[in-house]
Amino acid sequence: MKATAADLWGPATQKLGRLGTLTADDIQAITALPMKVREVKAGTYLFREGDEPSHCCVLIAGYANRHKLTTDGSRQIVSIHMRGDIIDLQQLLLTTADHSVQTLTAATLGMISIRQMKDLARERPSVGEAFWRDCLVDASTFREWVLNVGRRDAPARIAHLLCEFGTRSESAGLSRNGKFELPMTQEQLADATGLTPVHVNRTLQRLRAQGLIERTMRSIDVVDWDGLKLVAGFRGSYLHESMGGLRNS
Amino acid sequence: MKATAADLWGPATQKLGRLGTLTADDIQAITALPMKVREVKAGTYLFREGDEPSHCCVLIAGYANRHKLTTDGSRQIVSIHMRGDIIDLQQLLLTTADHSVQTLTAATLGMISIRQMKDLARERPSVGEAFWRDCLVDASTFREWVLNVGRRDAPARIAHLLCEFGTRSESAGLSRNGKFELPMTQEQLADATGLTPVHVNRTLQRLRAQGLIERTMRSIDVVDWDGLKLVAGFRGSYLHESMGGLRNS
DNA sequence: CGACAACTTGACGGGCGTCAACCGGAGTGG
DNA sequence: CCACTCCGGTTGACGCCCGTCAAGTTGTCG
Repeated sequence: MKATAADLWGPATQKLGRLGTLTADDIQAITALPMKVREVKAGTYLFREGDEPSHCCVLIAGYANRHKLTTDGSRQIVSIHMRGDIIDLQQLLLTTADHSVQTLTAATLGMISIRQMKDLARERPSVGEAFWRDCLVDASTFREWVLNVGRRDAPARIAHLLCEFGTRSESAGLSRNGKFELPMTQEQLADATGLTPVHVNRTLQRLRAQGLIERTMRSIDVVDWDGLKLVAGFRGSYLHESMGGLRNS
Repeated sequence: MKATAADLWGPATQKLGRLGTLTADDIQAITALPMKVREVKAGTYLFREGDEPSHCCVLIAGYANRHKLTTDGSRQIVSIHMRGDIIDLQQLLLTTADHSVQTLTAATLGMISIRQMKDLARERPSVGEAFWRDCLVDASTFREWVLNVGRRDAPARIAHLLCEFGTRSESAGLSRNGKFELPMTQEQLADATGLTPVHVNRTLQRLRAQGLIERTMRSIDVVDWDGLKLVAGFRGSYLHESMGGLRNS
């Protein structure tokens, strides 16, 4: 049985819907957009800093990250994405990409023409606002990441990353009782937290020794969710997930 | 002689115009929005994390910063704002503020009803897009800040902050031959770079000793702009200032 | 079973934080 | 006009968190 457009769009429209008020017609209009499905391997670049992409991607399955490089070549991951995320909605209005996007795992992507997304956003203001809002939540997350790498020590940084990832996995329906995939190497965790792989290794061990997490290769089992939040100083409001955090009318 | 609405809006509409295609009518419509002008002292909070502001602010004169706090009370500044910036456009779509905004200097603010801004954005798609685009440039800047605090050492972090500030001051017409105001204490510089005041002090001295900058109280004189950019690893493209970096149609 | 990537561990060093004292200018009040 | 205060800047001593380097070990996939 072949997946329908609605199936493929499901997680994404669900997420957009959570963020605001989309009518059935709006969702219908979104899923009607021509989409080319593409399967890619882990480590594939969707685009790189300096590119001018003509399509944006719905992440249908798998994980991806956005990152930037310093002039002397060290890498900083600035966000991690999972099923249902529309990556680089911002390219609707900014031509040149200021960062790169790369898959962390094998992934299924839905490629949609930026022009058509943009036309739709203009045609249906409520869809445009949903897109805009999605960008705003991204921006809020970047702010939290500035705080994370700027002002928290290594255990708190990693714990915070795990809390965010767990919370978002939960919302995306990718988590079961505190257990979720974390398909990142320790080197990638290091690039996401502004640390080194060696120190990430030691810090993860410490978190495990404290009875906060269990790690079985690429998946994380949060044993003590409250304890982890405490170490992280995690308050999830910056994710703007609940309706209470959103302006609806 | 009293300043007209167009005068007060000048720097802001200029900036929005740089970012896209606004017609004279659009600008007319923006400046026609009812605006309450307010003079405030340095250190005034425009709103705090958790607030649900009903107005957003055009910064007509002066400087401000956005910041977040960790649960144990340390502060991270996530952006700095100057004349012409519309602060917290994002509150058009996100009700609850996820950070605080505080003035760095005495400032003149134009307060505009969020509801009216939002109605205007819906009425005039090109205005809505200009607002959206402005938010996207903010987001791009946050990404660069994640990189800055995550992957650069102290001299590079501070140099980068200076490069960004200088570039934006220039665009806002606040700079004259490499010299611009930097109305921040060393403690605030520390909060913006994820360092401590003591280390900021030493690092500034080092940059001065290298002949890159001169500092006279609250203003910075960049002596060797290229040298500073080199230390910072600064490439300004993330600011999306030139039309080349923008999608126009 | 071999090759390669990812993870692990130890030793060592340095950049930056911490603590604490002191300086200097601006505002304030007597 | 000068003492007082306060805030911001400056300097030194010291220590720790985290980076660096390098050598294993484990896991994975042909």
